[in-house]
Amino acid sequence: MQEILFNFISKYVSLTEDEQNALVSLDIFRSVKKGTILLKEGQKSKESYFVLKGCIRTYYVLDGEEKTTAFYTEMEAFTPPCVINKTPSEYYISCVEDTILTVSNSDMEVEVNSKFPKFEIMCRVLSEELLAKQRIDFDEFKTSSPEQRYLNLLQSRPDLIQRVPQHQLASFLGIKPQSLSRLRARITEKDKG
Amino acid sequence: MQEILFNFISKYVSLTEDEQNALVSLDIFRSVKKGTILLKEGQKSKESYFVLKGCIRTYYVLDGEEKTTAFYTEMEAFTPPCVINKTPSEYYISCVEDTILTVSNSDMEVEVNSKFPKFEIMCRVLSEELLAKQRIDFDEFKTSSPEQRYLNLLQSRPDLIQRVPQHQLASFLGIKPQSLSRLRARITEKDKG
DNA sequence: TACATTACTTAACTTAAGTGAACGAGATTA
DNA sequence: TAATCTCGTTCACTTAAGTTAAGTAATGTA
Repeated sequence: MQEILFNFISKYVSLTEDEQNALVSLDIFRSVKKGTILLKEGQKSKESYFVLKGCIRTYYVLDGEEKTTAFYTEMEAFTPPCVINKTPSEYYISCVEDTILTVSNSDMEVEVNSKFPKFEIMCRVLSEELLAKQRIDFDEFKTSSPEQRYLNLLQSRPDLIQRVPQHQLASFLGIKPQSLSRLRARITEKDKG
Repeated sequence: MQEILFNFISKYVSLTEDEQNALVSLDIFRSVKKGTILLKEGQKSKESYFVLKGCIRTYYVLDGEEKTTAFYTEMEAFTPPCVINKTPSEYYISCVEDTILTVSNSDMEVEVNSKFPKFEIMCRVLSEELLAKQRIDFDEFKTSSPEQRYLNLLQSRPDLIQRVPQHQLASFLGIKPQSLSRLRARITEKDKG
């Protein structure tokens, strides 16, 4: 499992054995059961996540309804806004599947970054990349209809559609579960015709 | 004008006089006329922007139609995804108003960051903040109707509604200009009743 | 096993956005 | 000045998402 993390890191910087050992000694690997809630609304947290295997989901509860905003799967990193802004969390984070991830702490990161400037650079580059990626996702979302968004998702993350419940997918697409059902039926109908 | 930049930077790191002078000597301040196109679709670029005064806009052209994806105004920084990903630009950047901004180059940034590790840290922190902010904006967009989005914008960036043409606002909100007109009329009607 | 709960689908109806067309006000140009 | 263009608005019509309700299948629980 550690290999997955090191593979990921190697895309940004190359680590010496010392540095790798320093990382391992931080004891950041966690194995969590499906349904586990990693973070609750209103909680304060300093934790960042990196998914090695499995899937985690972020969501609000508005008027008793879950609004799913994102899924993070293999090789994806995530730091909740509340950690950056030092505010209570606006949403929940829960495990869609049994998941193996790393959990790191922002205090720990400050320390590692000052000891190894390499990590500082990696964090900057990674943040910039994620910002650009999220910008593109947002733009695509804005400029397309729910049906087009679903078709895009089918292209870009086909696995999600298999591994995630429909009603969570629907709210991730910004629509109601009934609309997703209907929209899927409409597509199937078109494919036939 | 330089003061505005230094005020912004001081929120992240404190600069010595030497460092300030180093920044000024880079000659990054630009004054551009309304309508100027800073970046065209298909172009490669290494430029990042920071708006001191005025407003710039990013947009695609899809099927001959402009799709406005973002506005950047006073004290906002922006690095196009194409700079991060080293790909040709997917969109245009143009000036909504006469604008004063800084234009920096990624080669220049690499150099400055290695000379002053302070800047490296500032870039990381800024990227993380922008990522968190954009995440919140995206989530809000996903979970609200066009009407709610307009009302949110009225709260969060009332200036935009004054300084930006309606049809650009509409596509920024993910709808057609006619729908924005109608929606505004609907709100005015509600306010009366 | 029986019962309850949750997930997904379908349907009828309501609401609002998309579409195409028309109009007037301003700005721009010949 | 007259002609043109762009912008914002309005209207009638179409399309699709929201809402409410119901039904069925799958899952979880006593």
